[in-house]
Amino acid sequence: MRRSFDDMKALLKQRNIGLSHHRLKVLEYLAEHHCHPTVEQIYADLHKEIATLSKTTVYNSLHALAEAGLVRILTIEDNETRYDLETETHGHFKCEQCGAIFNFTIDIDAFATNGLKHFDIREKNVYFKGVCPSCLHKAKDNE
Amino acid sequence: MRRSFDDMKALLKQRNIGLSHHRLKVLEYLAEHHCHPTVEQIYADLHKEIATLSKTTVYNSLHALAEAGLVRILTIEDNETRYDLETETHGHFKCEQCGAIFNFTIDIDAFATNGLKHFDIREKNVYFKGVCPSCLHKAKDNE
DNA sequence: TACATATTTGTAATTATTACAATTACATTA
DNA sequence: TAATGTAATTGTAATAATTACAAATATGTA
Repeated sequence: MRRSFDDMKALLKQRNIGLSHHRLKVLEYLAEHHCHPTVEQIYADLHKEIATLSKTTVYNSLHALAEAGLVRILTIEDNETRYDLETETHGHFKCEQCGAIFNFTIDIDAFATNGLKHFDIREKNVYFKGVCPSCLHKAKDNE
Repeated sequence: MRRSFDDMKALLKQRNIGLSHHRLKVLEYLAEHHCHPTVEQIYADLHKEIATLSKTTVYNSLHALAEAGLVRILTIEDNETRYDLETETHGHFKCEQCGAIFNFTIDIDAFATNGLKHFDIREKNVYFKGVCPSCLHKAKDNE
């Protein structure tokens, strides 16, 4: 369910979420940066363009967008909540060395969920941790 | 890989982790409380028994135990890291209403992980969110 | 353009976590 | 058992992320 930027705007309108300037900027930022940024990163980058942007607004915007179902809140590690556009379900892999986060495709609905028969499941998350190929190479070079 | 308390002590010794009183108490607490407690909960409960226990010690102990591979650090939501004994892989379900966390069995190794061929995967996590049966019932009663 | 409403700002408060130095307990060896 | 070196614990203070809130501003609509 990858959406165009215009589709997303229409969706926001439909859900009665205002299309304020800053809100759209945050959304646009996420659309252009698929690196799962933290609030800090989003704020730092957008602040260069929009001098009056406050961090609170970044939080507000992200929460509003998450509420509208356009943005997913990623909690992989403490002290660094990350944000991502809502797309088809995929897993996240975090490299313990360089901290980068990678997507990988995964059919989460495929696996059996014994013991959750009477639960209303609204969100599914999968995240792995380990070392990415790039860091593995570096380690090998240092031997 | 459910372990007895004695097994765990042996394991700690083997890995050169000291068996201090407080460390064991924290471990024992986790063994007896499978509710995925937060640091706050562990501290509050153990403090009743051990008046001199400090919160820092709880953090230290949990980190040492996690290092030793006996405890798993659960990050489902911000601002509430939770801890669990390391057992066979299972998923976690968090109820958005009452906040309770449930385990469910899942064969994480079963699903294909396309796109992670050259990655060194060291940890796999699955967590779902939604509403638990008990809260679903309550909602129905209020209709 | 004017109005009602929603958004943004900025500051202050809250909370979880970590850093660190001083104290205390532990295990080992004489 | 006492002495010794190492590791654990404590307590306080610092850091950092997030939230609350009231005042100022921007937004969309009539």
